[in-house]
Amino acid sequence: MSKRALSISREQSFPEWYQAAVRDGDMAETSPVRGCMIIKPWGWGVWERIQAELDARIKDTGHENCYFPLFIPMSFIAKEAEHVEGFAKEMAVVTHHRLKNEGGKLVVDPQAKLEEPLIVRPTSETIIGDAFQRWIKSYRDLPLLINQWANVVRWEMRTRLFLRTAEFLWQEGHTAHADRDDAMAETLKMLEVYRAFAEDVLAMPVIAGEKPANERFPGADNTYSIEAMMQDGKALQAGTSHYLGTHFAQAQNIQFQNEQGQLTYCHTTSWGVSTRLIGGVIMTHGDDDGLRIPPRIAPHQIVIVPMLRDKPEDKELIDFCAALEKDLKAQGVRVLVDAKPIKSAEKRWNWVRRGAPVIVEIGGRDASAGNVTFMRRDKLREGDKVASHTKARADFVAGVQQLLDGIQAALYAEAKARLDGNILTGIKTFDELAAYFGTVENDDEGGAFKGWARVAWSRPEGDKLEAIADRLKALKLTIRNAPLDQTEISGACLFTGDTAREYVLIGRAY
RNA sequence: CGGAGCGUAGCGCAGCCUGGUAGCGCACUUGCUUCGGGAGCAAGGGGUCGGAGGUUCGAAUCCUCUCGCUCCGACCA
Repeated sequence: MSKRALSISREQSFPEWYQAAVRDGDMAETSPVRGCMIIKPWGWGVWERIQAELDARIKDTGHENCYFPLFIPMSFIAKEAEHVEGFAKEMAVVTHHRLKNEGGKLVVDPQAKLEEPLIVRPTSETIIGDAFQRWIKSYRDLPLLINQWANVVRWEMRTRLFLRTAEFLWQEGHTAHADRDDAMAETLKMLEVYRAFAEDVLAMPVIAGEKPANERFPGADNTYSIEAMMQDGKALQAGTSHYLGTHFAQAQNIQFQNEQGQLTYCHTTSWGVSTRLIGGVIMTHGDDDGLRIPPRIAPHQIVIVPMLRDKPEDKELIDFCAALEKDLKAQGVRVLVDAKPIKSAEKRWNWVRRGAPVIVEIGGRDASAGNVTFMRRDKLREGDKVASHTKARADFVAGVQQLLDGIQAALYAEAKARLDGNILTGIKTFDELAAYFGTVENDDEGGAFKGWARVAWSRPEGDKLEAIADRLKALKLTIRNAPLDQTEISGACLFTGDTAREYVLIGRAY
């Protein structure tokens, strides 16, 4: 058995493996503030790549970036009834604006109480809606397409790095439209942007679909999501897009005069993805040697480790590496030469854990022969041995883009096979569903990988749906979404026995 | 907020039952050796044993309270 770069395997305990992967991969750590995280340079670099790639796509679809305040007057949140109810339990509230020194102790100055408490934004529908209400007067102002990159706070009970933190970073798009069709088209367009982004950039295959009524965003008419399958078979909601109808428009008086001069409520949408995506990337691609970052979001796509020996020959090595770095950069590749005075073997394994897509190791013989020795992080081992490849320098440089594309594609293919191969179809009754998923007492104790089930249902709402959700909850299951991509359906609803209307995906979730 | 478990060096842990004021592995520092690869030897540095009280001549160890973390549940991107 060869040694693995992480001290715990996915098999042993997936949650513990996740924590080790995040920590040893230098992505993030917990902070002195409960539930918040410190994102370290390597993790931040990944987020910057995600931002850059997604921001370009958001702008390509006609949206403009802007920035709204972190603080929202409490009365704003109260305007949309469902919205308040959905978020009330997890809001951070600012009530004072001054401290004072009392007998050497710093205390909140009761004199400095705010007239109206401020909420630290959990999302920005209300404060952006307030601006929309002033900005929109005419049908000529529509559609209004806005996006912002921001941090938000939701005071969560239980937190996990990247997956659920009290403060997280995201982008939130907010748009206003003249009618339902236009707003719905926007909602679905952005869902598609997310799907393509997740698959093309994160190499994370997802299923785009509509959330059942009980999983809707507070205040939305329709909520859509992209759902990704993690390596433990659980679903991760990786992005959401909401059609908000006229709920917020009515609550906040977002109206325009149409071509006939009539005052009309706007139809609004909102959509977002967060730093949770990074957790998704980790749980999609990570292995027992740590992270495997897809080349398109890797801060350094290629890390060059010179095998320094603290001798005069080192200079030749460093020169060779610098020249290689220059050539690779000319190919548009993000390269780092790691010449830190640390043992080469140590550096190699650090980059393995961080998941740099390609790790190049240059020794004296490589330098004089003009060769490049490298490892692909996606296919690190062959059997028990680390798979090291050697190429002539010129060939390596010429083929580098192809190499990176190949890694990106291989990571996607691996995850795609897992997703496609683990959606069970053909389940017709609730008993079969229960038998398949079983009552796993303890998910983390090697609960067998189950993936998801695709079942037919009649799309009930209200009490009927609540009852179904409760039955599923007993099995720790939730309805993830109804895929947009529906095949022809026949037969009966698994839950009600009524005529089925569509397929939904069911699984355990993060 | 309920249930379970855990807080001892950066990480992983032992010691606790049967009190006598800390230890192991990895990591870190220095030196020598080694050198196509997760090296060896030697010498070092680092801990108010989560915190506060209490019992005791003496507490990591026993008692009480408290804070935090992890997992499960409720909630959620």
